[in-house]
Amino acid sequence: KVFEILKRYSPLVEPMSLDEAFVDLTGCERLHGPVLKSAEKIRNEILEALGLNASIGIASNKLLAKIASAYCKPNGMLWIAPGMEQRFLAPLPIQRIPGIGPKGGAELRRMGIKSVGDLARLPLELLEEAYGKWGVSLYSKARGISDSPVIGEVEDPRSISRETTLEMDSADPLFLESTLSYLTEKAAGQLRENKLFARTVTLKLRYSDFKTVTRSKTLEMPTAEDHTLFKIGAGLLRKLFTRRVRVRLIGIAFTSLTATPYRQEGLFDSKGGQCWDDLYQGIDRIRHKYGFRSILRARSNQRDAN
DNA sequence: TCTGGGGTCCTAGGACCC
DNA sequence: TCTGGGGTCCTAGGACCC
Repeated sequence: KVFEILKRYSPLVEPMSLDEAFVDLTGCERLHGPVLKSAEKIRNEILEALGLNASIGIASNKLLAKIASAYCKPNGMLWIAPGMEQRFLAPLPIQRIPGIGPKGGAELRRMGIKSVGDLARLPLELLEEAYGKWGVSLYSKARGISDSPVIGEVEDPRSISRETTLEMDSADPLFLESTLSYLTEKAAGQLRENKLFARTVTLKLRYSDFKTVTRSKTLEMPTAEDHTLFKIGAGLLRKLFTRRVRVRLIGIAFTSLTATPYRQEGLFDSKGGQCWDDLYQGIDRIRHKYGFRSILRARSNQRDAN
């Protein structure tokens, strides 16, 4: 695995996604030589061990490293030397800045801001006035400033969700409910895998005309039980599914995640919860052994008949 | 990107409490 | 009884990222 290789060069490796990571090489020169040499070695090792071409950006912070690696993608290496940051950034189109997407880019161009250099000429007050927090963040980013540290350990997720685009758009409440049941089992299983409990359930529908709507509900007590979460989700579905337009996507998301099943300030024991805990632990064990679909709620299976 | 899935963060209005 | 302002939570939607 790529991360194994990276960990040999620095204990501080922050996975960004399945195929991207930040590596903090601060103070590793003594061990592995100059940073550029290390990067070169990392690239070669990845190529030899896995046959994959990696792109590497080297810079004094995560923002610049990310821009650099995106710039030399695919299969390149770019070092932004200290002191060269502004000069490197200035000619780049604004969309090279992480956080400026199609909408934001179009808006800025409408104002005559095309390059990062253009952006860097604007005073902080003006950017904040016009764009709020986003504007403030643009002010720093245009200057290559970022103090976001490389995080070693992976933090708990802020949300867990499952969604699916249906093979055929459907207006059949039973089918939708069944699909929702399946997605709930999937997401709730992941919740328990992470030893987390959810307090807010959000249902999402996308209609065949692509209009997308969500409805959410926050519970008194966080939970990771399929049946409790599904009851909430199904209730939201009934509330939400009022248009006569067919549905093309359905999804469920859990947020306000906590590591404890009860609220911090409440000391009540969740009475009767033990047998449910046992049930779901059993289900999770079976799935671990035989696969997720080896055991499903009857509700989740009705969709196959459709 | 005529449009998949799993995430993060932000905004804005309303409810509610003090 | 009416008025005011601040803080926090909940909800809905949207931009963006990989």
